[in-house]
Amino acid sequence: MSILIYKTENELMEKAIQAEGKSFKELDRKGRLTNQKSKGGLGQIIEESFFGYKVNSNAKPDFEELEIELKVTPFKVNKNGQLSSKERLVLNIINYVEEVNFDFDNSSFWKKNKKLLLMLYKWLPKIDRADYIIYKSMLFTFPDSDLEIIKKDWELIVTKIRQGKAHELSEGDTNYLGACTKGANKSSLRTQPYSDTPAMQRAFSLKQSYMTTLVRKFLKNEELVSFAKNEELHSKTLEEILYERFSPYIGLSDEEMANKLGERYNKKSKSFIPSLISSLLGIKGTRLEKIEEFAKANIQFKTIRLEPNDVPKESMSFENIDFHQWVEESWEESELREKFITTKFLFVIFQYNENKSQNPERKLYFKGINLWNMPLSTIDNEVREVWNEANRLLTVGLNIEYKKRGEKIIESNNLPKVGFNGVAHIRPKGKDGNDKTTLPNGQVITKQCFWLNNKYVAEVINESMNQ
DNA sequence: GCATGATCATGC
DNA sequence: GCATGATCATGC
Repeated sequence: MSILIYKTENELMEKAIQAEGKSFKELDRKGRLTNQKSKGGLGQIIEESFFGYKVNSNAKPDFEELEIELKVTPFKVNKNGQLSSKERLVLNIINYVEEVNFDFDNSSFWKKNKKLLLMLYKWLPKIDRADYIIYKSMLFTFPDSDLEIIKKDWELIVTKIRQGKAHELSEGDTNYLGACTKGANKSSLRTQPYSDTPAMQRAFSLKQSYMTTLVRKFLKNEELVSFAKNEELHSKTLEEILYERFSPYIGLSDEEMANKLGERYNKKSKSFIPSLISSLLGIKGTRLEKIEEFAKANIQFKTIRLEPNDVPKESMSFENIDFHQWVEESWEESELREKFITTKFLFVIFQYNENKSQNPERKLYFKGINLWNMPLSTIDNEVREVWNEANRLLTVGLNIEYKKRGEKIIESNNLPKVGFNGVAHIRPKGKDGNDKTTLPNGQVITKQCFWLNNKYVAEVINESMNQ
């Protein structure tokens, strides 16, 4: 059903702006807040009570004549005061069988989501959702450069369906437009056209990282710096542009790279490699968090230093583990799973020319980059096994032992070790012997963190280098 | 040489 | 003071 009372964008926006400052309780005229617990509930209140049209699951935009789709979505205030989108913005469900027959201009995504009327409300912890307040209503159209990236994202998603891999689609596969799973549980399965394997239902979505940049831009006027030129994006993917920018430096030592880029050679500085990266992207001095494409696509950089035998000496560490959180979450909603699903890693790969025992002053040479996200099957198998095993031990209690080694007391535990499954393990990471944490069952242990095995990282790198 | 635990250095 | 990235040290 279309709404003819809004004949122009201006009329619609005049109305939409009237919701600013109002709570959902004030706007709800149909008692949805009290009767229903469905997650789409807040959006439905706006549709029904505020704009006065019936909730539908139409393939056309909500305001059809204006080609505008309504989206009601939350943002939050972080501990440091920065704003973030609370969630990814879930758009229309992907019909695997049909989407492969379209080109981008005729795709279900583009037909429905060309223009978005975004109504941002502020999410607060432990507050009744009836009291959430609409902060800002705005009409959003995709900037040209974003649209180029989104087109390629859409094409990648469709290509994967055409390869019979709809069930392997992961949000990290793409940059701004994702294919996120959407369904109550594993029983929300759909058929796909080029494989007999049923695939979880998925929807097109704008990544949470993409939405966060919108929130910061429109509520705080925060601007980012982009490295890709509009013209380049017509013909190349973001990945291709990145590889192109880095390739002139392959084979140089880190010192030669710094010289060529006019950067100070200071390998001890934590910002040395980040400075090289922004310089070589043509935006010298920009902090990596302020790079538009990295922020929107949630691209996180990691330096890798390979030994002469092509394996990094050390495993790759991540954040400290909050075990209280681990035991409370289900795997499906766990922060660990979410992290690997939503993060793309930019591996900046160097290699030592000699072993340290041969020459302590050995040099480091730039070998290339790899833009990588963990395959969904690895996340849901090996990473999950580590998570499961840790959670099992947290329930039954860890074996924590103390042994004397010379003057020192060494603490050890039975959390999954590097030999556990070839992908990941858990290991201590404290700043000294007193850097402890308390487990949910009261046990006290040195702070632990999640690691990707050095050999697994080596496999990932070697695969990418041989492509 | 590898596995495992310990701890350093930097930056906010 | 703490998080994060990086690396060290010991024992098998």
